[in-house]
Amino acid sequence: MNIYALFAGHVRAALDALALEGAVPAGLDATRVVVEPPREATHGELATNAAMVLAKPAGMKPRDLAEMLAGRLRAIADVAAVEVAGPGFINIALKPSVWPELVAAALEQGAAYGRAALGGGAPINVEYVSANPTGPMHVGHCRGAVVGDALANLLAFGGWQVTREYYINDAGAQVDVLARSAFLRYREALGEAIVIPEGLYPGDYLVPVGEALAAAYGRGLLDQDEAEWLPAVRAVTIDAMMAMIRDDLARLGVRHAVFYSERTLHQRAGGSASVIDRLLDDLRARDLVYQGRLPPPKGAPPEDWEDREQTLFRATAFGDDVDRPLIKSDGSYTYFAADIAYHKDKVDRGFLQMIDVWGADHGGYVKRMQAAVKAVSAGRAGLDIELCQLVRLLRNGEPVKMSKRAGDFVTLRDVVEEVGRDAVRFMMLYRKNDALLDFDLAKVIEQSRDNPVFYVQYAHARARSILRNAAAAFPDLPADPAAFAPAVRGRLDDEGELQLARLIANYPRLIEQAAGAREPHRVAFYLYDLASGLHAQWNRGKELPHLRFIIEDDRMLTQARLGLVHAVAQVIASGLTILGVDAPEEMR
RNA sequence: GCACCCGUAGCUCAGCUGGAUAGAGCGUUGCCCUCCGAAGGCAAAGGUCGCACGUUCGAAUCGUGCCGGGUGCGCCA
Repeated sequence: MNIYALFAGHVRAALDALALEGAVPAGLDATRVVVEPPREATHGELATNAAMVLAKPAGMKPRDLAEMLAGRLRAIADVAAVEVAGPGFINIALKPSVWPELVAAALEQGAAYGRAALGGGAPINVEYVSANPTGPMHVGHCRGAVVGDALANLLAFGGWQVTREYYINDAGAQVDVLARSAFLRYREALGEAIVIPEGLYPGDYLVPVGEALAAAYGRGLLDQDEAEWLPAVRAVTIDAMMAMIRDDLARLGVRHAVFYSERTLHQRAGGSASVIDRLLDDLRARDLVYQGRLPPPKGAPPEDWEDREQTLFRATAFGDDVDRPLIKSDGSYTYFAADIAYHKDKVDRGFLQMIDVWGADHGGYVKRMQAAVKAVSAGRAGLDIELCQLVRLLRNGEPVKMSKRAGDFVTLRDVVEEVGRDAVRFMMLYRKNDALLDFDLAKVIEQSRDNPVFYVQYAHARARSILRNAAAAFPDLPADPAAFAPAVRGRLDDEGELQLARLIANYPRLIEQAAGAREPHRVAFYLYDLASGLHAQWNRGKELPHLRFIIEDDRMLTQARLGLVHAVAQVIASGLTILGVDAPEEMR
């Protein structure tokens, strides 16, 4: 139960009752009415804007309407006081028992606490990473991977039925280049001295692929034409690259349920039409594809611009700026054509909600993809696109230099090995994804307050430590956190404790907001606040011994406070699980 | 030229989908360890929320126009 949603219900009920009496017009639109925690603690614990939002449609003065509503709200059992303030805010102070009650409820719900029904069980498809299968993952990929993975976790916790998906770009010219590069390594494995020409992939991660090819085919491929060996070599190489990428992802704790191959969209088995062929027929039948000319881009027209007629998708009919080409000059399909077919397939599989996580350099692609989704779903499906800005890799404030020379980049694996999975994941999520991010390899392993990863994990470890110490002082304490609920209901009254209790009570609301906005970073910031609350309360106990969590001669009070500690640990663990970060029992 | 993103304290960033006196961390200054983990905490100082109009009871938040930074702009993926 979410206290804010509960009181939004109370406000609506009060409105209905007033309408029944004829004191206010019936049928007021309450959609803009919110109940939220006020910024200022002195304004009570809940505040609603109902009177200000509804004053005009009701034809009343805001403060008059507020007074009438306040009268109704005062009658609610949990309410201690209601006052009207400012332009018409209704501030509600709750009885002190309310927050401990919510903490007790959290303990009884255990790990399910915070789980929301916002998604209503609807299927949603989250596509992320989708790095080209031409080599190992590098650092540039890792933000999208972490954001996508955490977002999928968050949506699942928020009540969606999530499918995590990776789109393998295994159809373009670059995978042929990859295959040729692997073929060279194959010849190398057979004892030839090779030189890797400009334009092929020089990375030595292809050496084992060459060896595997040599083991599988012997010298059999050497006297074949490229047209003969290429498909097989390509398939083997892509499989090897994907295995490597999956391993990289596993090290980051990033998971996918579906790996979808672009190549399958192009295949024409036995001369029949491919998925993309059929898509274009369909779009042509609806007059969404036509032959036309595009104007050259203003400002910086390409040198080799030639005005020619091409096959265009009518993207402008769905909100894009220009129509977009579907067929290249060599007659093959553009990447966009395949991508439309791919997203149509998602719609056909029942996903009316889709999220793609992309790098910011693909920003120019957003409108056309959303236009395409509208076109192929007759407007029924929606596609959200989360763009992840660049990550700047630093070490002690100095940029880590990454040579552009092919084959010489910082791999994802290197970074995870250097600073650990938790640090990478948390830091990637400790920013809005559309803001630039500095990632300092030295800072993130620092064990101090200005490293938020450490700070949050430390709070969890500290909470667990308190519980271990308590078990030493009171050996017969129950192990089950839920068993602390009755004590919590009775004995929490210190302001610092209530502050922690409010934060815990806020967790379900935070989840709904973060999931609704598709913003996993809010979870990270919330956890930082919660950690801060625990550290603060712990320190208060140093100055004022009666505020310590463990009071040796007062078993009931200790149990109440340990219940709070349990709840803090539980919520931190829950939030960290969404972020994909460990909640350690102790720091080392 | 066009599209998208960003502009909040000296620095790095939050700001709860339009609420009341704009918040953290770092840095600066001053405090707190015979005490459940000082790997922490408390406090002070620091702001024309890029600029200007507009929308309304109310704008950092929404709209328009500028200014500054980034990303991209037929056939690459």
